[in-house]
Amino acid sequence: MAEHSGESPWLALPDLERDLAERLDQIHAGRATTYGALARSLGDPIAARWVAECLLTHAHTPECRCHCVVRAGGDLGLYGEGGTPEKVRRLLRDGVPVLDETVPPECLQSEFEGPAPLRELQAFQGSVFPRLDLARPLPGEPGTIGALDVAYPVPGFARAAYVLMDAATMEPLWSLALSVPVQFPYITTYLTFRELPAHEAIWREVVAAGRVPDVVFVDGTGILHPRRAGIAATFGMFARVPTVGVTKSHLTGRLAGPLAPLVPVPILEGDELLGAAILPGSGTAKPVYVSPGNLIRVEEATRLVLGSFRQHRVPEPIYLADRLSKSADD
DNA sequence: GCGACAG
DNA sequence: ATCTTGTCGC
Repeated sequence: MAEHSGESPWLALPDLERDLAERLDQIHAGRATTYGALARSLGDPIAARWVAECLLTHAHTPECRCHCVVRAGGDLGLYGEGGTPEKVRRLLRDGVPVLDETVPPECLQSEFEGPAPLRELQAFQGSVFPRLDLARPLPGEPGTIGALDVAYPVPGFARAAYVLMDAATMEPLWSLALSVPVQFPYITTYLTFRELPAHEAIWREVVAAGRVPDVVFVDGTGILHPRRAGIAATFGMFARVPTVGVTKSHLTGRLAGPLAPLVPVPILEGDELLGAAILPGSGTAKPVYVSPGNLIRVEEATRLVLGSFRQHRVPEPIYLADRLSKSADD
C-alpha cells in the first residue's frame, strides 16, 4: 500500500517526554519537586498523573533525576526499579532530607523554565468551537452511519477501526482497520491529541475508497468538553463531515434530570446545552453520553444515537467499531 | 475518606 | 485504553 508521506497532518504534536526531561535537569541540588508542579509547568496540572506514570515506567539512565519527584505534600510516591527504598537512597545521596518517608515541603521546588506545550494545545482547543457549525440541520435523513474507534492491542501502536452501516437496518456494509505509531500519551481532556492521528490516517483511506457516510459516530466527546473541543468536534472540523460524539463515561456537564430507559436527559453547563445522556433500552444502569461534533444539532445527534441501539450497551455502530479495533485481523 | 477526569 | 483472578448471572 502506498504511504501518505506527502500529506501534511492535521495536527503538529509536541514531545512531552522531552520537555519533561528538560525540567528534571532543572531540579536544584538538595531539592525535590512534585508531579503536579512539573505538570503545571508543562501547561496543565491535570497532567500530574501522566507525569507520575511516565516517570514510573520510563527507560532512565543512572543519572536520571526522576527520584526527585514526589507527591504534593512530600509523600514519596512510587519508584521503578528498587521501589521506595531505592528512591530514599537516591534522595539522601543527592542531599534531599527524607523524614518518615516524606520530603519536607520547604525542599520542594515549584519554578521551572521552558515551553508549556499543554497551554498551546489548550489554545488550539479554544480555536475549534468557533469553527464548528452546530445550527445546520442535516441535508436529509441519513442513509448511512459510520463509526470510528481506536484500541491499543500492540504497545506503541494505535489501531483505528471504521465501520460503515446502513442507517435503516443497522447492517454493516463495509469496514477497515489500520495501525499507526502512538505519538502522544493519554491525558484527560487531551484525548484528541492521542487519537486524532489514527482517525486521520483511516479517514484518508475511507475517502479514497469512496466510503464516506452521511454521519460519523466517534468514540469520544464532541462539544461535551471543558473547552468544547472533544475528538468528535475536532475530527469533524478537519474532515468537514457531520460527527456525533459518544462516550461510555462522563467527562463534564451536569444531567438535567433523572435517567430512564431510552429517554434522553439533557446535559448542561450553566445554561449551555452540550448533549444528552441516554440509558439503553435493555437493562444497563450506565448511560452513554452523546454530544454533537460538527455539522449537526444537539437534538439530531441525540435522535440518531437513540435510534441506533440494538442489543448492546452502546449504539451498534460504536459497538462494531470497538470490536474491530480490538480484533486481530487486518 | 471521598470524589474523580473521554480513551 | 490495557492488565488481570475470581465471581456472578443467564
